[in-house]
Amino acid sequence: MNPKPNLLTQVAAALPGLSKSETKVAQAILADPEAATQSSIANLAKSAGVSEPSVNRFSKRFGAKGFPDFKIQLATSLVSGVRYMSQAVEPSDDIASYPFKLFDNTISALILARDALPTEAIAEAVNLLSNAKRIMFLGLGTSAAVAKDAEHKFFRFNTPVTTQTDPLMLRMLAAGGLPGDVFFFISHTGRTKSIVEAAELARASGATVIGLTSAKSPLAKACDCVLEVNVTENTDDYLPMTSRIVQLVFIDTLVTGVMLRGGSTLVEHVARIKDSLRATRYPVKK
Amino acid sequence: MNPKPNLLTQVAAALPGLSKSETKVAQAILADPEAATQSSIANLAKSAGVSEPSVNRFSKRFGAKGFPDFKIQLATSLVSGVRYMSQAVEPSDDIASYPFKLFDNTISALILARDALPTEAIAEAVNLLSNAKRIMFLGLGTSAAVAKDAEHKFFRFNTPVTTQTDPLMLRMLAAGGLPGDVFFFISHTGRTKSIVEAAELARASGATVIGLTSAKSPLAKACDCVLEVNVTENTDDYLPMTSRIVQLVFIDTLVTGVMLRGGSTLVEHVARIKDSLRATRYPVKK
DNA sequence: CACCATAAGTAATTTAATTACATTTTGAAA
DNA sequence: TTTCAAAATGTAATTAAATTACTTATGGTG
Repeated sequence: MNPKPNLLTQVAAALPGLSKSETKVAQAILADPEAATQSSIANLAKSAGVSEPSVNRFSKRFGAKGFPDFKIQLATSLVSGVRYMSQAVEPSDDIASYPFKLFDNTISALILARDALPTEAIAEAVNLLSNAKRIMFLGLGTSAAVAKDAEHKFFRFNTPVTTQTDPLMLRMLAAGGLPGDVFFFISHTGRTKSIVEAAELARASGATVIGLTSAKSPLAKACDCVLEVNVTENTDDYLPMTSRIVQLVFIDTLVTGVMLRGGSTLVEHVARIKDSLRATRYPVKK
Repeated sequence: MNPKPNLLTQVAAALPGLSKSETKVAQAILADPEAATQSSIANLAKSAGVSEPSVNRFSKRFGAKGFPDFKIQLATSLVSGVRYMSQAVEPSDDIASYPFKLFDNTISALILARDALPTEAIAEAVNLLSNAKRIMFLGLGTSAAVAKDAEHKFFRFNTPVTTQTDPLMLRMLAAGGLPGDVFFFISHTGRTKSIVEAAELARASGATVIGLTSAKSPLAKACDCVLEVNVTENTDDYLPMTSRIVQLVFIDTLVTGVMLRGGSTLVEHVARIKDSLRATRYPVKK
C-alpha cells in the first residue's frame, strides 16, 4: 500500500547498471516520458535507435508483463498522486494504515479543491486585500488557527492586520468598520452565529467583507466577495481535518497574489522582515 | 492546465446517456477500473457481455484514439494527482497559474511526506500523548498557528493542553516540567533558539519531549521522540508555505492515533464536545 | 407494418507485440 | 593476440491484439 516507487525514478536510478541499448531506451523514455506512453514499441525503438525486442526486454526488466503494460505503469507514475476515493478511518485501522489514509484524504481534498478553484473570486480578493488600509482575519474554533496563520503571513506586508476570537470584541470590531477596512471571515460551515453576525455588522459599517466559506451559507450571503471552499469532511466520528488545510492553501494563494501584485518592492520588504529572524536561530553548520 | 476531468468520473457521468451495450461496458469498467486497465479488449468485452468493437467504440466516444489509449487515460485518472516536480512561483505568474502552482506544490509536498512517513515515531508519539497527564504544544511564528491548531484538536480529549508563545513563559513552563508532562515542540528549521532551549530545559526537568521538526536539527537532538518532517520549501523570495501544511497533517495523524487508542469511550466524549457547538450555529435549512 | 436510423455483432484485415533464433559484441584466458 | 564463451542485440517469423468494413438486428416513426 505504501511503498509506491515511482517507475520513472526507478528507470533513472537503474541507468548506471544498464547495457548499451537499454541505456538508449531509458534515455529516450526519460527525455520525454509523456511521449513514451503514447508511442508504439516500433516508434520508441526507432527514436531510441534500438530494435523492438530491446524495448520489450527493457519493459520486462522493470517488472512489466510487456511493453503495453510498461506504458500503463509509466503513465500512472507520471501523475504521482493518490488513489481516488477517500477512505474513512475506521476503528480497525492501525499504524500501518491510518496515517496514510489521512495523508491521502488530505491530498484528495486538495485535488478536488484545485479542480474547482474560484479564480475570479481569488483575483478579486487579492485586489481587495492589496488595497486594504487594515485587514482583520476572523475565525473561531478551528478557523481561529487559520486566521492566526493568515495574520502571520499578512503581517509581513505593510498593511496593519489583526485577528480576534472574543465574540464581543468581534462585534465591536465589526461595528466600527470603515471604508478601506477588509474583514476576512473564515468558517467552514458558514453558519457560526457570531461570525455571520459580525460579517453583517461589518458590511453595514461600510467595510469590505470577504468570506472563506462554503457556498450558499449564511456567511457567504453576507459577503462582498466569497471564496468558496467545498470540502466534504468524510467523518462524523473523527475530527474534521481537511477543510482547514484547504483553507490554508487558499490563504497561501492570497498571500502570493498580494506579493505578486506588490512587485519587487514588496518582495524586498518581506525579505527584510524575514532576515530579521536570522538572529533568533542557531546557524546551520557547514 | 487546469481542467483535468477525471476519466472515471466522466464515464460515470455519461452513464445515463449511453446505449445498452455501452452501458454494459461502462459498468464493467466502473466495477473494477483497476482490472480494466490490465485486460485486453477481448477480455473486457467478454466480462461486459458485449462484442469487441463495442468496447472499441466506447473508447473512442471518450476521446481516446483507441482501446489501448483509453486504458492509459484510465490508468492515469485512477491516480488523480499532480504532475511531478514542484514549480516555483515567478513574478510572471498570473491568476491562471499561481493558484494552481501553490496547490500542486502543496500536494507534492504531502505526497513526498507520505512516502517517507516515520510510522514508528508516530506510533511512539501517539503512545506518549495518550498517556500524558498534560500536554504543551509549543511553536513560534508560523509554527504557533500549528500549535494552536493542535491545541484545538487535543483540547477535545480529556487531557489538559496548553500553548504558549511568550519566550519567558516558555522557559518557565519548560523548567517546571514534571514526569507525565509531554512537551510537543514544533519548528520547521529546528533551529529557533528559544524553542531549542525550552526543549532542553523540559528534557532536563524529567518531562517527555516530542519534536515535530526536521531531522538532525538541534531541536531533534533535544527530543525523546522526533517526528521528522523533511520538506524543502521551494521558495526564498516568497513565503514558506508547504512545511506547516505537512506539520498539520502530522497533527491530524496524531489526533487520530490517540482517538483510535482511546476507543469508543473517547469517540463518544469527543462527539459530546462536538455536539455542544451545535447551538452556536444556524441550523441547515431543509 | 414497412422503413429508416441507430446500435450491435461477425469476420476479415491491419497493426502491434512477442518469441525464437541468428548474429554480433565483449571480455577473459590461453 | 587469438580464441572461446557468455552476454547483448538484432532479424525475421509468429502470435496476439485491435481495428475496420461490412452485415445483422433493434427500435422508433410515418
